[in-house]
Amino acid sequence: MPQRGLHMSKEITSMQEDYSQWYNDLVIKAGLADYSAVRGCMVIKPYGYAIWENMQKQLDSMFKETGHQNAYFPLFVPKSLFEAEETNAEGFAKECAIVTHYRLKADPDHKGKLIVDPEAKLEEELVVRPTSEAIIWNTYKGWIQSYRDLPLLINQWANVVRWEMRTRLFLRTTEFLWQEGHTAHATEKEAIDETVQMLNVYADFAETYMALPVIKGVKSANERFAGAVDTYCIEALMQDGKALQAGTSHFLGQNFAKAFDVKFTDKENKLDFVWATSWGVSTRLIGALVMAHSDDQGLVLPPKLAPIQVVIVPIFKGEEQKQLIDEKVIALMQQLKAAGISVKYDDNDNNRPGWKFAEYEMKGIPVRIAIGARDLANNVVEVARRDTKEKMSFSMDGLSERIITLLDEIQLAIFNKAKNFRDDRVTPADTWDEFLKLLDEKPGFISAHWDGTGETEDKIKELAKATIRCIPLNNELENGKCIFTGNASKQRVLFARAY
RNA sequence: CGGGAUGUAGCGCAGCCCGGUAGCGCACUAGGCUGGGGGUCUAGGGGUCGCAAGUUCGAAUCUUGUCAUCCCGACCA
Repeated sequence: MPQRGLHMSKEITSMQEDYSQWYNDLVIKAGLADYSAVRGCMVIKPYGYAIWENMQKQLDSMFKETGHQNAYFPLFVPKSLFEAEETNAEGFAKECAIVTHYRLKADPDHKGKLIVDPEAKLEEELVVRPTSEAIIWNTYKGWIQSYRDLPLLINQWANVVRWEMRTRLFLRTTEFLWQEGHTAHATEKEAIDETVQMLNVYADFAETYMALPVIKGVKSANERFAGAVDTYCIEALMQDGKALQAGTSHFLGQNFAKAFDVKFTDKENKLDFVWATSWGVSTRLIGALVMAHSDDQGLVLPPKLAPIQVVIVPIFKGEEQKQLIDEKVIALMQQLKAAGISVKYDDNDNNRPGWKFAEYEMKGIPVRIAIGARDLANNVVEVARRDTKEKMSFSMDGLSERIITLLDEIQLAIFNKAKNFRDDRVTPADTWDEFLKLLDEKPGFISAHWDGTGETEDKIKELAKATIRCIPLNNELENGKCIFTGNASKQRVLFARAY
């Protein structure tokens, strides 16, 4: 049962007052998700799911354009398969849900209650997948014999379960939705190219569609995916200055091929293990979307992902006026739909215009059009954009062209705003004191030298609660001294406090 | 798993200390006046007070247990 919610007010906690509460309020009030009866698990409501569907649609087409096909693998992984790749297994072991039984029976001591039937114990436990490398590589073994079978480029849309101690709507839930790509290649270079290619797909998606500027980089050993040789990532900055990992692409080397004995015969008839990648993004991106752009009035959605791009609100007195407006709106809607714009006409008479204005601001609909008798007389509509709250008057003639332009402008404006914010918060630090001060006073990415050891990284994490988000791909080499130990360093890395 | 809090109408809460007819706001239903930034009036409907035991003539209220959720921390996409 949700606690600590808002009073009956239709407002949300302000960002400044309590960022974390602002986020929770927003997700609930905008109708993206609900808490559920299951600890750590949420219900994704239709409006939130519609955003996910738009993300899926776009990503899926990008995956297909780069040669991937969709497939589906089982939710359960036999424990013996799960433990095959040791690093991967160890990394996920402490957050796995396990199926041990397959049957319930009536509780002899409590009428109407059920207990686990001790006689229905599984011989081998099943792990509910926290990620699917194990089951997929076990399957790939049967699919790959020759270099002619490669590359194998597969993606799956799925749910996974990670038993997190502490959860947050969209950002970290026990069960979450994602896609995971799993590819097999004949050469190391090809696999690395694939890893980078998919990182670029993610970065392009984040920036072009989510209007979310990201930094592409490589993870330090500490932060690397369990079982990977290298983890590439895109890192974004939220409005509270905390970083959020928005997607990862892993170069897995031959680790999984070796663990599952996946070999192929090359052109010279020599046997070798295949090279692997995996990459994924999750419903966490919805959390990123919310935290990156929204404000105290509600969501701000980028037009390219908004389930509804334009909402039309009629303003009328009496049925006669309403009918005149209806007629005009139907024609305008046809025009807008023909131009590929998703549009909703809210002529629900239960709520008044003011209520609707506030409601659609909460929902982050990019453009609102209001039409009243006054507008009809002048052949115009009132157009309000969500991101700036600016109101304009557009002629009804050629409306769709102007709306298309406006949606593009909004998309760009949201991106630029986020980018300016992010750029302003990538700050260099050269001393430990400066580093600590920046974390508190100007949270964001801190660019600093690091001696390259995991021990140092651990200590910094312990003392400053900041981690290395990534070593940016476009980094310039520069001699310096580690912010913490003073040891030699060849480049700066990005630190931040993160979600 | 440690710390803190909360479960009472669809939602948000009061009532509990000091046991005695279950309340308020919003939402909902019907109708009216309204309508360019969360309107208003009238009349209504809706509850095994998380669950289970106990104390008592009597429990939302006291006791014990239990389940669940939220927040903070450690862990993590």
